[in-house]
Amino acid sequence: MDSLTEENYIKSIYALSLATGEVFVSELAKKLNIKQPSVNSMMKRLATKKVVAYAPYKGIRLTEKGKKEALSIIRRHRLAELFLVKVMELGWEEVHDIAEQLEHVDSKRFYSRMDEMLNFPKFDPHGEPIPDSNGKIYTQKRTALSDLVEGLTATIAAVGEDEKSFLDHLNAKGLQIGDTVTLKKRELFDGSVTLQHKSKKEILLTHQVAERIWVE
Amino acid sequence: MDSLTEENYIKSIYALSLATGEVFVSELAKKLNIKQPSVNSMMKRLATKKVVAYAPYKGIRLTEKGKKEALSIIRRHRLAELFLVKVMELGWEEVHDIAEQLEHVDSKRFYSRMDEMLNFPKFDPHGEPIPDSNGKIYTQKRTALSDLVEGLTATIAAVGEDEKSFLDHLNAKGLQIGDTVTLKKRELFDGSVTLQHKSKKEILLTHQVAERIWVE
DNA sequence: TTAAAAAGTTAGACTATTCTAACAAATTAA
DNA sequence: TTAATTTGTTAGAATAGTCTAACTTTTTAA
Repeated sequence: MDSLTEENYIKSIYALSLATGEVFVSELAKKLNIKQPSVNSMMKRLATKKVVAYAPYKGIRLTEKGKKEALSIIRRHRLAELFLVKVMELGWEEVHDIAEQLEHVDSKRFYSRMDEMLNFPKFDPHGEPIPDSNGKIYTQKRTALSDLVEGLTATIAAVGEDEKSFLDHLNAKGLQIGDTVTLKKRELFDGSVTLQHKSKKEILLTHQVAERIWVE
Repeated sequence: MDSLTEENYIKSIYALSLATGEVFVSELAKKLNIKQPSVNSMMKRLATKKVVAYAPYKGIRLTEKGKKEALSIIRRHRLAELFLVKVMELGWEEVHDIAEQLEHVDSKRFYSRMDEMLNFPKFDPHGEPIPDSNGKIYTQKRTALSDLVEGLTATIAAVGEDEKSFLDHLNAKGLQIGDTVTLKKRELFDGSVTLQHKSKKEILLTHQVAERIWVE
């Protein structure tokens, strides 16, 4: 069994390694808000536990065992987020911090009940895939709001960003998951889009924001 | 803020002190499965934090601050248990261990939503009162199954025992919260009772068991 | 291609939590 | 009321996780 701290390291290593496969001590230290020597000694520990492959001055890689554990933690996090939004009706911008704690709860039953209650979901409220209990991930094609054809109407399905400031921004604009919007106009100049919202209001989003919103 | 460990100490001190008001190092050590010197040094720590009043060779008492914290933890635990049973439909015998973990989640919103969803309950599935967010406890008169008049029918409302072995025992007997039973016979000799269960089966319970089941 | 910058490592220290061994105080029982 | 038992305390050590200070390697850039 891993400690809560170890789980957080594993999760971060997985997240950082998605792109490159290898993670550096400095990256991990920054992500976890921890100094490099602390990361260094934790890597030695995780290496003896066969969770990471680690050679001095080389990068950090999760072993198969480590990946499995990472996927299990991510599954718990994303199930928890979806549960908090769908069942407990909390705002999508406030569930991240709670899920961060719930993901460490040690109880298969707790998570399998969530899974059942949510009807075995494949994606969390941010549009991220939820690994199944074997660690398998289903991927899908997602359309960003910034790619929607002018004049078309779509439903906001998820957002691709966990940052509170981003979620607060959407809230302030009056956008919610499930809202139906029509793309009135896309500016060629800067890629910003004007939406017609169900509330009758027109909403202007920059490209930077629109590309992080997924629609169906 | 208290650490998870400190919260567990505070909760146990509160539980043990309910009867006598004072708790001894040895009791606490046994309850927490920890050696006496460890308890001793934690008491010193909690004393500097003004959570307990502690004088060497005297007992341990929670301060007002400590009581407040204990009630807050107990509230979270009991809300979580009720939530797990009522909303997530987990068995009453399996929720204790999960609630033990959920009680440490730091999020007012999480608990206030549970409270709302459960319609501001006053008692948990074991019949224990749930303190409100100010730490206030509502008490009620409870009738034990062992005190029910022969021939009367009642509904199982709660049980006064958290032990897994006890809850497993009831499960094995086929008894669930909400079941309606009729007291057919009480043996004067040993106080054991024979019940007529809705399932048509007759169930025999010892006095020791029947006095820990509350009915309405 | 060498010198500055960035990244990584070691050594040593600190806090939280726990333990064992040894001793001290309080309680109980003969 | 003293001796045995129970309870409580101190001292010292261990582990997990983190830090700062002081290097060492690698990388980057002049």
